[in-house]
Amino acid sequence: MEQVKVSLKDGVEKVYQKGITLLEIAENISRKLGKEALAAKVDGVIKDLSSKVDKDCNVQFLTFEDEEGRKVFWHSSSHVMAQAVKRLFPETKLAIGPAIDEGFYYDFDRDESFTPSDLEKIEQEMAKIIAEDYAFCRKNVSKEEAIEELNKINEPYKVELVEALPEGAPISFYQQGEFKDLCAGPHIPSTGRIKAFKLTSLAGAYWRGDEHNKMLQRIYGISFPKKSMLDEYLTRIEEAKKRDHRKLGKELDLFSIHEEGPGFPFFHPKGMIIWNLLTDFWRKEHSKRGYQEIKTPIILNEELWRRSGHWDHYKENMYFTKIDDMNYAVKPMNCPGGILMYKTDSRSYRDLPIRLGELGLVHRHELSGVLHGLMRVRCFTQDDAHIFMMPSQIEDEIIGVIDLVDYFYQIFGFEYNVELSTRPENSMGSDELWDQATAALQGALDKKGMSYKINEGDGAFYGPKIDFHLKDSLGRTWQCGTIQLDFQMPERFDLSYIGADGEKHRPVMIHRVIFGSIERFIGILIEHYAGAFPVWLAPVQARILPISEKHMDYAYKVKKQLEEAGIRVEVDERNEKIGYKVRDAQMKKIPYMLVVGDKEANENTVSVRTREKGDVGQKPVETFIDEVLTLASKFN
RNA sequence: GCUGAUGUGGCUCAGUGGUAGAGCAGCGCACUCGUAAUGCGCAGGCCGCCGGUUCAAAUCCGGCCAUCAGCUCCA
Repeated sequence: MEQVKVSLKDGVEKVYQKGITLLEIAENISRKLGKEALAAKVDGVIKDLSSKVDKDCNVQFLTFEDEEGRKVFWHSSSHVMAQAVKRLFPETKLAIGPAIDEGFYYDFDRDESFTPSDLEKIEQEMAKIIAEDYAFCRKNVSKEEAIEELNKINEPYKVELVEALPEGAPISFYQQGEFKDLCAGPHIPSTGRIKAFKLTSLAGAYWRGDEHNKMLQRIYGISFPKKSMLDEYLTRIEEAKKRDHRKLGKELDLFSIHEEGPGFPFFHPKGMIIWNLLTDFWRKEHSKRGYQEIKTPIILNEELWRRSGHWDHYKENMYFTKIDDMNYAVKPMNCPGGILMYKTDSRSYRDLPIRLGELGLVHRHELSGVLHGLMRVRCFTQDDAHIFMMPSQIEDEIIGVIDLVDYFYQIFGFEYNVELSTRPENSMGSDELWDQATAALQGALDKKGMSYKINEGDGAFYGPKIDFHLKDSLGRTWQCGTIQLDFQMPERFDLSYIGADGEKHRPVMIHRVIFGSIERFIGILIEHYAGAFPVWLAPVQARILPISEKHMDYAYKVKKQLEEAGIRVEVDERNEKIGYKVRDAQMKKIPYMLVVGDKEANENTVSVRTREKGDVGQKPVETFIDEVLTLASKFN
């Protein structure tokens, strides 16, 4: 009998008989691996465990611990769901059913819509299929066979998918029990491996993600090889929901959004404290770096927006109005205003770069379905700046902005992803200038040694951009900072500067934001800190808790002392027990609770309880003030 | 925008054709209290909006508005 050499991880080599299956190898290595292995990577290609080994190779077994293993597991789970749906609703047509980052979905086409009680039935049927423990069996077919088979079982979406495949591409079917589906695989050995699962939501999704196509019904689910893992997952989701900025914004009285103005947030006094701290910090840091601040109007003549290209490329997102029969637009961006400002004087090469910052309020018409708390709104304040410079200054300026973004984000403890977005379809200018601009951004990123993802076709209509993305509590990412390099606007507005040669030259512009939108940034901050803001940002830094009504006078005396030192403080004057007041302050996530009673009043002290550590003991008022000021002054 | 779900006091939610309910928050009174909820009482609601069915609608039907989830991840 012929033998094959199999190298495993850690360089271990084993010899087996040719034709042995991967599952047999896993079982041979250990019983545990035999039970936990879901698929295996053979010379870098992921395969079913039922595949046979007929030549020397490298094998790496994949379990639920591996991302690729989880994907296989979830993909198989989606097949189980499809099988259940076909059993219960045989008229349903199947579209696609992939694994996603967390779980899986399957898109179905059925005239009637699925209801939540249908989901329960599907779950029950899935449980049966799992208990029946069917093996996933692969069968390779030719393109013609595949189309014939799919026509026979009447799956038009699958036929469309196969027809789009290139000639000679490998095509396979997988079958478990009576259910057969077109699928590249691989799959887990059998349905019984799925020990816990839950169908999580129901949503519409266009066939092939194109809104011109039919809308299908998508069912999302998640599954695990252990029941305890599902429970952990569900508690994690619950915890994440508690951090939701929309919930915390209400509870902590930071902002509100009303039916009277969908997508137009109201900032409450406590929310404005955070806002102003952020913008104070922003102003200080920008002025240190040679930025000047300007302010441009919200409404400007429509003609300006035609000239800037917004009319042609951004009209759908703009609001328009009329003044004395003349057409005006509400600004969706600050750049044209900044450009008009640039043109108010003749500029010399000695003046460049000119860095004009603006906390500009912009309005954009977003589709109603995409509005989301402070994260996606219809009016927001950009911490914008436009840098006008000579071509030779491009790289230094871009690097300066990258450094500034990094400096800001590390202060809040954010990790971020960087993306480079290239020329979109509906854009203006020559390919040559676009290539030049894209290369400049890329060059700066490479010089900084930053890793980034390329986002084809996602640039602004006037230039490519570097985007900085931050994560929300549920792991969704939001674009915050961006740096856009623009050769188009200077051209359109005929911007110039006088060079050393005495001739007119064309400057280049950078559009950039650091926070992105103050609204979105505050939303991200709320979720990042779960509402427990660091002392310097906390809207209320300390709350004084008098033991009883007798201690009210002393409480107000301490309040005055703290206020004079610049500490944001309030007194809980309700006639309640101390435990009640502590609990309330704790839930409002106030960093310091100052308990004051007879002892403190006599000794001119406060008993300090911190949000994180609890009771930390009694100390003189002055000592407490010094400690807080030291902490809070770190950033301003 | 599209698909689905949801909309009842400041907040969280119960109420499925017959006079709108609870808990928390608020206000009042009593207690004067030492580190995560003291007790009693009071007040608070065009049941998202408009229309229809009905003797009667928070409840059933239609339209609209808003909110939530998804709509990129390609068998």
